[in-house]
Amino acid sequence: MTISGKPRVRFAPSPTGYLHVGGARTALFNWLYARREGGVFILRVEDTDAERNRPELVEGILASLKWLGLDWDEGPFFQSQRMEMYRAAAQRLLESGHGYYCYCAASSYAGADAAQHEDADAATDHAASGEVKQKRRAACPCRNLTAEERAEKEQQELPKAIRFAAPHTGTTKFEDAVFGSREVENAEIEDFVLLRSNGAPTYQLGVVVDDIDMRITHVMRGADHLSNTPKQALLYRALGAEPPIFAHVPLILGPDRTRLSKRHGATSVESYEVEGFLPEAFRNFLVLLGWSPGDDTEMFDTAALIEKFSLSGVSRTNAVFDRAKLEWFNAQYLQKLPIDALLPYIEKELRRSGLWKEAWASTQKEWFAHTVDLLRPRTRFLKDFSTWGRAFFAEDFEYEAAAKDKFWKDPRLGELLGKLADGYAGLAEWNHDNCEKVLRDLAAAEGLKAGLLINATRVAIVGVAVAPALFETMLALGKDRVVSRLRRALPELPKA
RNA sequence: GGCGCCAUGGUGCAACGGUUAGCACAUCGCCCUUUCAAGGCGGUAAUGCGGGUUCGAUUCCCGCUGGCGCUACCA
Repeated sequence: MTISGKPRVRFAPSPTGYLHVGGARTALFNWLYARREGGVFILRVEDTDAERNRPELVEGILASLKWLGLDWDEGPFFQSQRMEMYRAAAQRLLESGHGYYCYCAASSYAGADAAQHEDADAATDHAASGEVKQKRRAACPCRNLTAEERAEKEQQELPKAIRFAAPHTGTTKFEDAVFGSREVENAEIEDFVLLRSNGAPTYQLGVVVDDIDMRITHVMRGADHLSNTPKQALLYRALGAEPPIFAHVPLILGPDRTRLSKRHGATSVESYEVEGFLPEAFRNFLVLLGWSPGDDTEMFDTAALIEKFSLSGVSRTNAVFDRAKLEWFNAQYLQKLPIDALLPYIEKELRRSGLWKEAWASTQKEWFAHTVDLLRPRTRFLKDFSTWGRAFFAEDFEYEAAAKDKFWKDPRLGELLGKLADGYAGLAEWNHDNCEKVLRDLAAAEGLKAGLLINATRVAIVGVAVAPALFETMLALGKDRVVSRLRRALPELPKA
């Protein structure tokens, strides 16, 4: 194998949809491995099926990879632009006797049903007559065409595909860094198509030709490819190359343990970005699906991840995508990320919702950072800053119905908050202790519990029942806004 | 149907022949908090079943069951 040199790995998505979380996890593992080993991470777009391809989706996939911080060293390469290479390879296989022309209509032989029934019939027949069970897969009759028969087919100008002439005996071996050394009976391998009748390569051909050409040393991909790997190992050798090391990673399943799909909710990386997840959090969550550092650590920054990642930590068990834990990670990152790293995300969110003010990036930068810091312990999504935290960044906000019901019940509140507003209006120095004193003095003078005023005031100045500590909030809002908001709330408050 | 892979609480992972089976999420309770989170403390909760091997199995082997994957001129 590759005796020396750095490992070369690749991520090869197919542009039939957005970047799927499973694909993102595979890309992440490849990227981590390359970074860990000082190798090369290559991006290749597998778009050989014109029918399903949506070229316009490529940009979205690349954007999602970038969002996750996964940068590639080579590519993106497009298989659709390398068609000649696959045809030449198929031709070589044909000439070396590893391939043959198949004239069957695409729908006749190929149907899984046909092969299945043939097998099933053979099995029962043999069982009935007590013979050894026939293992060999149904083969295409075109493999054994006589020269005359072939000439006749050519004469009819039937569309023809090129199939692989799989060996009938022996076994095929390959190495998998996750599943171990694998060996299968060649009799189980069918004569799969290499080149379609339209001249385009199938996945099996394209992937092998490209991985050889790009000198890929480790093929890391979903375990759904495990069963087809023997075919590829055979192809490598037929093409005169040694198979690379494979590393199949377990699949990500939905809560019902079936393959993750739209039925389970969001499956595209992009939707999580839109929902307000931090890429750091999403990535941290993802890496723990099917991989473990070997101990109980689970919060990793990029450097730690790169340092700790290894194929030996990859599990063989499929993992269920647990949205609740993803959210927990997001809340953790929202709280623990260095404030300077967080600010750009908040800015983006506020711009998105139309609340952004340029001053927050210049003259009021300090205020902005402080306010974000004040809000973040209670946030779970980036969106929370523009929705739940709206009153900190905008003058127009609504009073949450539940908050009013809970804290604006006392009939004395209208008069009390009016007095409070006056008290604050007359405050010479606006600081935490003074704000607190004004409120507590009023409560004492009226013989009330301070809590009544605290909770009612909170709703009046930020519109919600859940918010940062009241006097911190007042400081962040400033005297003018607190006074005006208190007065603005008076008409809404119950009167004696 | 055939072939293959997998199997620790509800979920994600630890324990790679000897632990009172550990951590995290979720969940329940308490503390903190005149809101709510965060945080702290504690509780409930797992080795799928049956055979072996061994002084001793979560761990090794076999069978079963279950789940998943492949079996396309999709990738």
